[in-house]
Parts: sequence; structure tokens; C-alpha cells
Amino acid sequence: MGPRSKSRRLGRTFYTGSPLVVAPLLLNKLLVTADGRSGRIVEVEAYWGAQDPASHAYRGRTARNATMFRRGGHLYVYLSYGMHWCANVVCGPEGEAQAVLLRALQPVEGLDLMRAARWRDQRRRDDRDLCRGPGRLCQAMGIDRSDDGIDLTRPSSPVWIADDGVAPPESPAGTARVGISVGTDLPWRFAVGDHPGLSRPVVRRSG
DNA sequence: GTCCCGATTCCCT
DNA sequence: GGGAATCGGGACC
Repeated sequence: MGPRSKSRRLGRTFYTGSPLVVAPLLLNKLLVTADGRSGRIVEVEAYWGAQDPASHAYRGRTARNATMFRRGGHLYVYLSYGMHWCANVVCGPEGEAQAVLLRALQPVEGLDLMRAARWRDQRRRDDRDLCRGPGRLCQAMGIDRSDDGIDLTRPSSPVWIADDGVAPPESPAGTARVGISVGTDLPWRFAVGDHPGLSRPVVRRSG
């Protein structure tokens, strides 16, 4: 009996909060694909629309970021460095362009599909690298731009988010976001503490 | 039209 | 720890 048998959907209201509320609540939820892949969300980052210089929406609406401006509960997918897809959970009300970047999953189901999607040569590979990093998790889950805009609240969607009863961490510490050049002082990265599948170790600022 | 660079990953050292 | 890969968006002329 796999996790999906006891999973339930998250209602639209779950996604209407701000990214700083939704991001930590997404920890320990399951990202599930229609072909049987699933992974537990262990690392996320909040992006706050027009207020956030690191956000794609900082300079307004474009064809690429249009999905960010929809109401919460949709999937925003974009291409990074010309070769990696990155998946975001849109949250907040319509027009706010708030989103949560999914940075790492703990693989749960469909690991064979994930391995096949990630690696042509399976030798010398570590399953901890399947979904460790925003580009890797999209490759493992088979997510690309064709999934941009799908409804994450529907179990019938190609990708959706399920709650299988595992609670999020009680008070995950916010730490600095990764891979950006502006807004680096904002502690908007949230992770399940000490999880081996994090894209990077959680390091709190000493100052 | 041209130019720069990115919410990254991989492989080598 | 460093550099290459790779390409679309957005700024600017």
C-alpha cells in the first residue's frame, strides 16, 4: 500500500496564503505525477512577486511568467540556464505573482522511472541525487514547460500535490535563498532540517 | 537585432 | 573549487 492510497488533495484555500506561509506548509507534502512518480517536498524557496528583486515577476508580467499571476494552486515552470526546468507552486490571490520554488524532493514512488529519466548510465549513481536540486527534480518527475499552468489541486492533473498525513516541521528556520544575486539577505528558503536530500546544507547566518 | 546573463548541473581537478 | 554547457527573456540600441 503506497502513500497515494491515503493521500488527499489540498483545497484551493491552502494556496491563497502568502508565499512565506505556504512555503513552510509545503514541506513534507507529496508531489505526485499521473504516471506513478512521487516525492516528498523537503526544500522550498519563497518568491514574492513585484516586491522581490529576485522574482521573475519583479519587472512585471511577461509571456514567460504569466502563470505566476494566476491565483494560487497552479504550477509555474520555466527554463533555467537554457537546459534545466524549474517548478514553482503559485500561491496568493490572482495578480500577486507569488510563488514557491520546489528545490528538492525525497523520492517516494516510481524510482525506476525517475532513474531512467535522470540517467542514461545507471552505474555509479546515488538515489539521493535523483531529486536533489530544482533542475534535477523536474527531470526526475518528467516536468517541463508543457506542465506550466496546470492545476495542482486536482488529483486528475498530470502533476498535483497530495497530503498523506505527514505534518510539516513545526517551525522550520528561514535561511538565505540559493542561486540568486539580489535579495540574498531575505531568509526565504525553508527545508526539512538535516535531510540528506537537500540541494545544499542548511546554514544559518552567524552574524 | 544584439548582447548579457541566469531561481543549475555535471564533470574534472 | 572551477569551468563548460546551452538558450530564451529582457534590456538596450
